[in-house]
Amino acid sequence: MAKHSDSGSTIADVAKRAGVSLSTVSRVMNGNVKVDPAMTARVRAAAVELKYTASPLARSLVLGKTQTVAVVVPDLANPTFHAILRGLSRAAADDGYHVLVADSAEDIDTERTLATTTRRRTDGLVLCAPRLPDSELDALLPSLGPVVLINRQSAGIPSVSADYGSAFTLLLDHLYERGHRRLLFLAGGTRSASERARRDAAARFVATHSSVELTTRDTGVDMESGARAAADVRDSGATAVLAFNDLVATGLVTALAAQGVRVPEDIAVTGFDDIPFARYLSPPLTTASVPAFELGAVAWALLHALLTAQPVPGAQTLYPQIVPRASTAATP
Amino acid sequence: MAKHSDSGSTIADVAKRAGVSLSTVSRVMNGNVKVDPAMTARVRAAAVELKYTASPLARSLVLGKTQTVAVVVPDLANPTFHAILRGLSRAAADDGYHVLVADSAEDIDTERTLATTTRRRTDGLVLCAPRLPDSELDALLPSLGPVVLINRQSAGIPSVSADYGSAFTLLLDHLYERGHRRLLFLAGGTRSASERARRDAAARFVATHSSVELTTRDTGVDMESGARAAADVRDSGATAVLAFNDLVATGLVTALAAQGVRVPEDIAVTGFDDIPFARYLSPPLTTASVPAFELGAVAWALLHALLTAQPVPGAQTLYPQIVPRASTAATP
DNA sequence: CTGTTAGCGCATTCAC
DNA sequence: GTGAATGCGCTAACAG
Repeated sequence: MAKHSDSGSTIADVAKRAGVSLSTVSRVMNGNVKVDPAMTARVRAAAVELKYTASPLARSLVLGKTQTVAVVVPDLANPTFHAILRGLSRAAADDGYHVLVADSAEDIDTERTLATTTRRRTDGLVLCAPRLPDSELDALLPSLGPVVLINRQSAGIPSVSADYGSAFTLLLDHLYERGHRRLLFLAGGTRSASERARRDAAARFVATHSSVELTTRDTGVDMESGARAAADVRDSGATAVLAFNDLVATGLVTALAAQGVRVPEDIAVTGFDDIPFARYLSPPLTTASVPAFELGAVAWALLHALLTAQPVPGAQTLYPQIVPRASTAATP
Repeated sequence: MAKHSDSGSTIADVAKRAGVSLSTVSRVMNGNVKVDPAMTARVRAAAVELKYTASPLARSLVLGKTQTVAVVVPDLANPTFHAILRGLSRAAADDGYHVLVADSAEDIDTERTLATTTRRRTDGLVLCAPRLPDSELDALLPSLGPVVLINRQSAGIPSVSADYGSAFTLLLDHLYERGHRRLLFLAGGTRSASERARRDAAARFVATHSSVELTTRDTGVDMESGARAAADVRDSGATAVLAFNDLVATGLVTALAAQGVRVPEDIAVTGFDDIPFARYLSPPLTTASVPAFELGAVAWALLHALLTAQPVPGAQTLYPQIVPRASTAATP
């Protein structure tokens, strides 16, 4: 195989150029061990002249570390995952780590494969809202080595999650206080833990508020799904609808407007996540502010602790705040 | 150094387990060379029992390929880069490649460093709308090996770009046809090629339309910048404003509404990019539809061709369409 | 077809 | 302090 024309010089070149041994160059470059000042200077000079930089690959092989972590997300198209990725990426970069991203496209098989393969070429793994069933996740994770979970839990695995359940309850309270009794929940229809949390919260709310009638309908997770649900929502008789997330809410609100249904006068709408656009929607969207960027940052902190053998906290929880805006302003 | 408890078994384990030599295992695993069926079966069995998978690191070192490419973007918070990243990531995954992402945070030094370091641990590099000055880019690129550019050009480097200039002209025409003569361009103030393209197009337009008066003002690239510019815009006397992108337009339109300025009745507004939210803004935003996902996909196709020594087309150009919506509906 | 040998580029023992 | 070996895990060229 032809030599890479692009790969710079090797450590041997530098050694020869400086008239020293391989090991000396290695020592100088790593700076761990004491080396004669004169030699050090010569090696440094040679390295600069030859534009030498140690091959990350070779180092990784011998050191057993790649300085890279993998993060698997279910859907790169979702603004919330963007923010998580951004928070993670920035934090990791600050610690000198690189990030390998993989998009499972909401597919369970892909997710499983990606988790395994990306983990093998990195030092650690972050699984973001994995869609794998609990049983399989619990079985898989221990063999994956350093791994942290976002918005999902598994025994013995460090994790950071937003408390979707409590936030959903806050949204429910918010609506209730404004007099809404006929509620409609547009569920995402995903296998995510956050979806379960919302459903459970809804069930608990209904159980404790006898005057409330809440219907749940599987709708989807994106704007199109929200738009498609508009007619259904209009005819549902509900005075308030809780969309799975801001995307769904956006599609819904817009389609509703096109059909002459006014928000919030005719029907109140809440979203979830507080994506950047939520406040720019018309009307501005009442939603639960999920600290996605921070979720990513904390996930990195957890993984970094794991990688450096530092004490690692167990399951971290971040609490979304609800952000009341005009989409729920009126009372029926 | 302690052995990785997580790293599976080695090729030697499998060889011993199957009673064959190292190379035989390697051959079976790679399937290139013919191996006795009986042996093949034994090796396969052993590999399965031991859950053996070849170390990607070791393979990378000897093969000189990592099956990974790096992509450097100026800002992971920008929806357009998301779409590009998504298109790239999906396409690369289809060809069995992994993607390393790095965010330069709009910083030139970071960008330079990232390009170099990430390139060393991957087989190729995609620079997305790099902010480096032309001279430096031209000097740096050749030494980086397989690299492709998105929304930027450099001699001899394969690239794919959206034609921001022609699209901007289309937007200008659109406004002109609707009777607008006093125009305001809210520039981004970045060093990106797409910004230059817009400015040049604006200059050409003014030169060929004597009745048009166009003012340019550096504003920024995000929603906050757009919102901050609202008062200025209102007092500018312009009947139409071209925002740098949809983000700026969104911030602007919303802030304008808060100040009692109606769009498009009092002033028309155009965006750029056609991010998913553009059509959900109130009023829906007239914008130029940049095929970001496709930009990413084409970039991968280019890089893949480069990596597999196939003929590589030079500079590819994608032409944004303009999408007329309500934000420019009225005539002054 | 198969086993043996030699690296890939580097960090790290071990002797000096 | 320094240089000479050893090996990280694997593939490829080498003999048989």
